[in-house]
Amino acid sequence: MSNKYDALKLENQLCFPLYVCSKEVVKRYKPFLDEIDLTYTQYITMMVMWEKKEINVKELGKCLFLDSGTLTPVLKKLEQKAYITRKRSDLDERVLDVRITEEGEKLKERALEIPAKISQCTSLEQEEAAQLYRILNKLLGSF
Amino acid sequence: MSNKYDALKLENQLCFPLYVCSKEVVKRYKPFLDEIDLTYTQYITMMVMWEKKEINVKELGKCLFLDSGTLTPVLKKLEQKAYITRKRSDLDERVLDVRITEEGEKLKERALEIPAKISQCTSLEQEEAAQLYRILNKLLGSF
DNA sequence: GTAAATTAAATTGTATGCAATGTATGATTT
DNA sequence: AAATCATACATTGCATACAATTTAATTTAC
Repeated sequence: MSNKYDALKLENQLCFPLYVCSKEVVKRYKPFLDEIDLTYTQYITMMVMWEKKEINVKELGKCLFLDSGTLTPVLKKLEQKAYITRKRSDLDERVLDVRITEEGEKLKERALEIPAKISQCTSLEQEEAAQLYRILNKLLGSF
Repeated sequence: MSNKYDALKLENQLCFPLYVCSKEVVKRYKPFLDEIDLTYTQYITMMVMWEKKEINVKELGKCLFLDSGTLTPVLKKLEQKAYITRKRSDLDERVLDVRITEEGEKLKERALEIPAKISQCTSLEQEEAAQLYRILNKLLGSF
């Protein structure tokens, strides 16, 4: 029996499983990230740094879909850990340039095994994972 | 050109778009939820309450994949707003029974239009949304 | 029948995440 | 060139999330 309230049932939501899966998968990272003393947010930040070497906060925010309110404390933490440096741009004092350090580069080696460990945790078939990847990235493009 | 560090690139992650899509979709709810003065967490909690009428914190936590550390303050807020009542079980004083109020039932009417408004926000085809729904729920089942 | 173990919530501490605001710098207008 | 506007980042306040611990109640072991 269906009724007009069905649309308000948790089981009929698309957002809810998205929200739960996101949290649960991030949680799966924790034991591996603990080994290299990073949080998930710090980890994805370092992913950008490993690729870009240098980037300012605004651009970093675009990559990660995070604003300065979230990034500022994360970057200060990573600076404390000596994985990055933070320095105002000479050309424009408003801009803060973030640069990876030698220590930060070294950390990349220790993080190398994490992606494989994580993909073992998911119960999805290759095909499904690929579909999920494709659909999520399409959705991502619309934001 | 591929190299051994490719697995550490943000664009090759499955978790990252999951994490971003979750945040962005939840953000899309905000203007609609603001109208009925609920946060997203309060909203999904009310969804369970609308369906179950009465439930204890542990069972609620299983439904929502949240623990008491998160739920306790959310439930206190919803109690303040008079949408639910919180009362220790007579049979087992450890258990806290949560029950929906008349006001909480009324709120359901005002929430009725939200799901339709949200589905208009996503850029996915029906077919893709259905696939996403299926895959996420499969993944959910593995937690 | 009591001590030990278990369970359910609450509490505490840490880390996000975001809206709104503040601050300093740079760009634009006239 | 001064006033206005815009931009980049930092700060503040609020609401999650979750791990770890605490507290109170119940169950289990012996």
